[in-house]
Amino acid sequence: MTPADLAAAVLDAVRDAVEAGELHVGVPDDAVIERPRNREHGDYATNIALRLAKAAGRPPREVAESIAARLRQRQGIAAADVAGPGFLNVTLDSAAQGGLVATIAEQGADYGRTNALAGQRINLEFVSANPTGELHLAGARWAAVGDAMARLLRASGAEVGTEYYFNDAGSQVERFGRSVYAVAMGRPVDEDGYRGEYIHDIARMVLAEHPALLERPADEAVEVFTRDGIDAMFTLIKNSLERFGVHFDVFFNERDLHTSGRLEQTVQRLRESGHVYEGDGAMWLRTTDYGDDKDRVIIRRDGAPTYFAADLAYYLDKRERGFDRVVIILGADHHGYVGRMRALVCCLGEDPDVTLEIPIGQMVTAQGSVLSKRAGNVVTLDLLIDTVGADAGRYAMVRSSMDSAIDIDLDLWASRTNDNPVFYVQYAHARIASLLRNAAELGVDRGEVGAAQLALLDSEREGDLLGVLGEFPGVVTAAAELRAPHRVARYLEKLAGTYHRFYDDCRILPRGDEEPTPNAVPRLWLCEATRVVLANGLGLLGVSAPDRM
RNA sequence: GCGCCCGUAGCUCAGUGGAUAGAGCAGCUGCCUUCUAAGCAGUCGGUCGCAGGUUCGAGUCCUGCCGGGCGCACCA
Repeated sequence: MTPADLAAAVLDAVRDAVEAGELHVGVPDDAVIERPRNREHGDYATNIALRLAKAAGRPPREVAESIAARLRQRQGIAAADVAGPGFLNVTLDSAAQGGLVATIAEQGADYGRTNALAGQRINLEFVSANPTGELHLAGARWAAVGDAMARLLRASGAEVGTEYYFNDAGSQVERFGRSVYAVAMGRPVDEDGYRGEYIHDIARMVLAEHPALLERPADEAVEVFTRDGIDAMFTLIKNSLERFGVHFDVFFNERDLHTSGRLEQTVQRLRESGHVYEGDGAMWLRTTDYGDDKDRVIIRRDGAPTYFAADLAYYLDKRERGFDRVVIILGADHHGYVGRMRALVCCLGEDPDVTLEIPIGQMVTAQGSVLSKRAGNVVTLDLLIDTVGADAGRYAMVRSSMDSAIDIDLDLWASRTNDNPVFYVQYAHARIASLLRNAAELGVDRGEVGAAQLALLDSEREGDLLGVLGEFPGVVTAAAELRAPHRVARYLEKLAGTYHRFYDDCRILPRGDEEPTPNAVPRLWLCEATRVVLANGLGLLGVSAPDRM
């Protein structure tokens, strides 16, 4: 019996009580089922009576008793007791508890998948770093978090499109082109230009394609250095993301918004909205109508659209491609964008509470700085991968809440010790895989899960492990709904710890010449179920689940 | 000045209004002739920044204050 099954049973009990006239309340949509910290409080606890008491107009303990009486008659439930102010503590019988192992073994890679977000079409944009430089730590964090979030949303039944907005128009790009040109000519880069070793690489790459480029007039050469330089930069960025295991469904070019007429259409639509006015030679949008702290320029005095105009056109493009929710992961250094974007969306006549969502992530440093003493430069995604590997890099980025600023300890994440959380979790998986190999060598065949005596899994440590395994689908759903992938990482650490304690306490395979105990087969299935959940969870984070370490 | 985020054990951080606030690390004491010791057990450690408020119940929600981070362009 899974917690979800129990929740359904609790709601059935409420429904019965209502129909019998014992309770006068509406039957709620869901019941919160918790694993109590104190195991004397049973296998599971629910606060449903506390939540219904006020509406029922009766003391919580009486409400709880009504529900408990019906729960006790259900198969699989060994006890249902009212405790404290009105908690309902439930103990499962060991067969129902062990049955979870069969559920997990049968569902395999599907265990943890739900339809909690079924029907939602979500566009998820992340990273979207300018193509004027390499991806650094912030890009790494949003790549890891965004990719994990996409996997979580999909596992919860949503239809998800991931996108990287490639900002290949505007003044920063021109500045980049001039910088590459200056480097190629052996001249100093402008005060406001881009520096760094990668600019030299880009210059070499462009020159390799156009050997005679430096003999052309400066403005022609700059144009080529800009266009081809941006393309080369983008190739480097994509390669880095590939090494990190992050894939995007769409790389969207800002330039296309300009050339396709989408931008003009958007401006026209804004004009018709009645929120537009002229001032100082520019075209403004009255975003203060919707709570922005100042109005925003849409078309600059020189006739060029601002990036707001492009962002809005991009938003509309996503909506017209059928996405009913536009999610954009941004770093805290861009959080000022949120209020503006919401106001812009309002000006289009849409409700940002429904169609727009902008999770803000806090800053990330390594060794206390965004600079690397080793490289004498910003810490790039490539440096992170070279130093700690893609698995540890992704895990480090995704194990903390987005709301927390984090500092990556490169020595810790590169270490192969139990201080390193990703090794702790991966080790549990490898340990199980090794155990299952040994079982096969010893000729201990665990057979079909349906034939295993799973009710034998009734010791304390086995119960603890079953309880944690049962939490997984709820953790995935909560992580998806709350846009909080770190919950999966924390859960995996808890699961790994619970498994190691079980392993330490419960002998599984026979030693020496002994015969296998009756516990061997059910315990092997419990190990396999744990392995499946570890693999599924690591998969949601884009981290590998090794069979050997 | 205004806005967003953070403040929980010595350190790094979990904690979707519920029962006695948790984990890892660091410290101390133990466990390998036996399935991976990259592991486990025990112990030490807290006015959940401060002060009010809402609630049967607040680390969690509201208000104010203190401290830190990040923003507040006709750059993106």
